[in-house]
Amino acid sequence: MILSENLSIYLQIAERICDEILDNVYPPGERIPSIREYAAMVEVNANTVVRSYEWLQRLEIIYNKRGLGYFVAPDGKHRIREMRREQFFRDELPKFFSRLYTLDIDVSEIEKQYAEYLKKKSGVLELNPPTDTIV
Amino acid sequence: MILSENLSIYLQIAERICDEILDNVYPPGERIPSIREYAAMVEVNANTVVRSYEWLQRLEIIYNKRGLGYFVAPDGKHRIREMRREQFFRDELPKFFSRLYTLDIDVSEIEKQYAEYLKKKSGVLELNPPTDTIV
DNA sequence: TTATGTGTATTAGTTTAATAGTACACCGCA
DNA sequence: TGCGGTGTACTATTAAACTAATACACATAA
Repeated sequence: MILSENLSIYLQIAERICDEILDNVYPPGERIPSIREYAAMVEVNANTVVRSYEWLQRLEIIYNKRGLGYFVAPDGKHRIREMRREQFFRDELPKFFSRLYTLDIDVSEIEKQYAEYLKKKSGVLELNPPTDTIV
Repeated sequence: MILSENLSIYLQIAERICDEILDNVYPPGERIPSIREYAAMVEVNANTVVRSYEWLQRLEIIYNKRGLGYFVAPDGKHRIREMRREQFFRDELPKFFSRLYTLDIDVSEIEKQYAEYLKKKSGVLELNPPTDTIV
């Protein structure tokens, strides 16, 4: 049985950190929380966060300065976006199309609901503008 | 840390069986392979398939006849479709929209690619028509 | 220099899904 | 009746991820 890799905790944490980097919670070049800090934040063992950071370092999204901590790579945001874009078209979109087909859902319905989604989003954005447009 | 439930093997098998039921590999009212048979097919321990079948029985997609085996419920296909439809609009679509937004992908691009998807699909279907339209 | 906070490394323990193997009761059929 | 195929139940084991705790070298600042 070929089983789909289930997302382990350390990868879920890595995903979360990527989200935060995209949201400019941790801007490019700046330091992210220490392993122990982040472990406390997400209520997880430090060793688990170690794996998350090692993983993100391998992807060159963050890098390490000995004795100081981990920092967001200058092009970290770009790397994340490119990786996710690739993943989206390769993995997620085919699954999505398959769902549309077997459930017999019309694309116009999706289009319509996405318009509503954008509308709500813009409403929220007026109150909470993205931090990198404020700077 | 609130972790997303990763799909365990027995649930992946249940999903696979649902796919097969939708594809009329196991038509409504008919028998599905025995636990030991299916375990051998997917190369997995029998206990794992036991859990899959128990799960699908709880969802009233299959039912049991003592000493005989498991059978597809008369409205099994309908149940699967309804469940997946609900799951799609509740879980998958919001995630999909979020991806579209953060990756700045236009819906027209999706629409275009889906048209191609349907085109390929129809090509395949001419060679492999769905079994329930043959009957 | 010393103290404190970094990451790193190591060892041991816990948890849970999946595996392995066995035994048993029910059903249909010969 | 008995045989072979069902599901069911149970115990024990394995494997992998996560947890727990500790020790240590490096960097900064008091």
